[in-house]
Amino acid sequence: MNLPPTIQSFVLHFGEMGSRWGINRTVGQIYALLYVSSQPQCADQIVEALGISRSNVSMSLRELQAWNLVVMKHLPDDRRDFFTTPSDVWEIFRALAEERKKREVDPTLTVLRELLMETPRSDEERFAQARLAEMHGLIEQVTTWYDDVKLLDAERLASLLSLGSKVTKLLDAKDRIVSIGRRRKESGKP
Amino acid sequence: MNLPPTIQSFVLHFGEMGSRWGINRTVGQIYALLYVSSQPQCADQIVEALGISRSNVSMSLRELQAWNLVVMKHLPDDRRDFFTTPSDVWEIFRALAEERKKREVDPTLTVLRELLMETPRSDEERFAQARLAEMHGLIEQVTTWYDDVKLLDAERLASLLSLGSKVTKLLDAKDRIVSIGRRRKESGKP
DNA sequence: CAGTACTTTCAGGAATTACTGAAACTTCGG
DNA sequence: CCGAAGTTTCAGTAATTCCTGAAAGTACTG
Repeated sequence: MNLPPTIQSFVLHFGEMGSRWGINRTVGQIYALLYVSSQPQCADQIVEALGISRSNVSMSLRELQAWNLVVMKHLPDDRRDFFTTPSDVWEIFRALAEERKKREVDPTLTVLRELLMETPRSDEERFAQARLAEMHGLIEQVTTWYDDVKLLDAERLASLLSLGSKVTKLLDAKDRIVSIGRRRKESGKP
Repeated sequence: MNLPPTIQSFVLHFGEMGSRWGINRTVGQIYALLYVSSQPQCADQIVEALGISRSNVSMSLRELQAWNLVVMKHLPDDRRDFFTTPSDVWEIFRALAEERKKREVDPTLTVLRELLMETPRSDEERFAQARLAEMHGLIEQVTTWYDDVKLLDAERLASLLSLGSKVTKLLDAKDRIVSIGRRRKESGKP
């Protein structure tokens, strides 16, 4: 590996973190390299930069494509595939969230649904099912929220984020307004 | 392993998912078992239920404790340690989010900060640093939001979630109100 | 302070996952 | 249809991670 120091540190760090992120070292390194490169890179350049085998690069690029974390580009009169990462970091964030949900959450949701269909055969199972129902409910709430929010454009997402928990102040304000309205209606009745 | 079918399926599923979640199979299985058990379990009961070695149970329970995903209990006149999961699923969710952030995000944030302090020695590095700055900015925005929101009580969190992207409607409403206010002020000036 | 009931540590073997190099495959220009 | 330039597959090996059983540790009881 022969890279400028900043880039090298970043690439190595991503490689190490890779395992914690559910991708492997090579995939992490390649991603990092593409992310900080100003020009799209082809497989051989990656081999050169990271000092890993050609086939490993090939497989890792496939995996990155499966994650939608890299974009393939073609130069005129050049048959090689060149790769970059999406330039908008929010796009990257979205892609990551989407894939992780698909791999880490959806299968569990499916299993939970299946298990909740079964008829419990003992108190033990009845208790277990109640717990599963709780978990199912939570995951569903969170994923529904996520499905909803992921459709927002970058700008709104940013303003939502920067608002943080202050959202609840808005919520409280809304609740007050609603409850005033309700009180008016109710007081008219009896 | 000799468990009622529903519980067994759930335990096995969690075991398999474990690897995708950055914990190992045994840890996943133990967690699942504790989660659906109505009574706190001691190490030997877990050994019995899952058919794994005593020492493996011991190590895995340690790991779960490090993740704050299990609670240790003691019965009167019994020296054994008994374990359960926090009963509130939101508590569990929080613990998970917190630990994952600590392991998967914070180290990267640190590295990014360090690398951004260095003086770039080439155009390549200058470009790379700009990208790192973008990534740093995004992570910081998201984690700031998270730090803010995690302080909410369960009820508010739930209402926030169920609101989903409708929050932006509130936001729009707020923007309108603010801009009306501004217009009034401004029109008073010239 | 010895005995007991329980828990933890750790070295080494088992299982899993990642990486390589050779060979097979694809595609395109001539 | 051949050869060149590039990509992918895959079997075998290397590296890592996981699990076990034996031994050591800890702490309470009488």
